[in-house]
Amino acid sequence: MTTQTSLTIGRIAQSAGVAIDTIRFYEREGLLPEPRRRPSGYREYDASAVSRLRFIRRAKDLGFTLEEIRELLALSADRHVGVEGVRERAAARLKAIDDRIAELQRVRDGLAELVEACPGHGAPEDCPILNALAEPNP
Amino acid sequence: MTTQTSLTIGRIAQSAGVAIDTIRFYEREGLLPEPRRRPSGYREYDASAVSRLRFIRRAKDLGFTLEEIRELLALSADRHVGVEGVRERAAARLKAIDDRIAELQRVRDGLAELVEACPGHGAPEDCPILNALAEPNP
DNA sequence: CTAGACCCTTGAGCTAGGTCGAGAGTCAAG
DNA sequence: CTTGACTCTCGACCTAGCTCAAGGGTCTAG
Repeated sequence: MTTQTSLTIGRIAQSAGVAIDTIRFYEREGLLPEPRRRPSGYREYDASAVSRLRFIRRAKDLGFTLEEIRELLALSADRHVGVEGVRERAAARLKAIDDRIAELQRVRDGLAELVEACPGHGAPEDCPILNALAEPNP
Repeated sequence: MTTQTSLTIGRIAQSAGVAIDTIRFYEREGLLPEPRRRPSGYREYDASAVSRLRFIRRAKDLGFTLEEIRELLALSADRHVGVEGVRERAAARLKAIDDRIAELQRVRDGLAELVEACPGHGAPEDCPILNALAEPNP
């Protein structure tokens, strides 16, 4: 038999490394199921809530939005198309990250060129950075 | 002599490719100087306002925040330490972008590994993605 | 002169993901 | 029983960078 653990919101916040307010926020947002309550109204959790919170945190670290995480959580409970869906979402996220990196790289290179060309002194009109920012075309 | 052009907010918005509301917003935020007004209250701009708007747009594309752009604009008018300051800010921005790219790359690699390891079918317990998200350590 | 396009101000709302405060009730140790 | 830590709800606020609505005045072509 499984031991029925009973954790307060403060305890799971501590275990999962998130703020109490964040947990209540996730509950409102449907990322966490509404937990049972003590007669006093206190929320009562078991260990699975901690896993779920960690799941959310990990996914967030991977750049998923809360909306996407909601989907992942739904899929993770689906024994039929769940894994397929999860893989799809992860692949999509991966592509989004790749796109973002490519975009940043483009910006980075443009900026690096300007910084290298700039002597760091002299008249504003001779600064390639300022000139690039001010020039009329595109 | 320079021809005194007189442009309405709609015209410079058009020329610079930004929304009218955005221009008024920039004015409130101190990115654009308060223009002179017609007796009716209409704002009157000259061509330099368009340059300035383009400057802002370019800088934004390079990832500068409006706060940073305010600084750049101030520096660009400074004939003494202006160029030095601009170069410093640009270098700092470059470093921030590099850091961000490195961070994204890290996330990307982690995610790519999981996606590759995931068969895309089978039981949720066998999905490396779900397992990685749910596992108890850090 | 009039219609329609343009402009004015003030103030609110939006996104995403929380974060905080007030005011009140509850729990556990001593 | 008391005290201090914990929890409850509700609602407001935060960042950044806009974006929109309401209600009104202005400009210009015909």
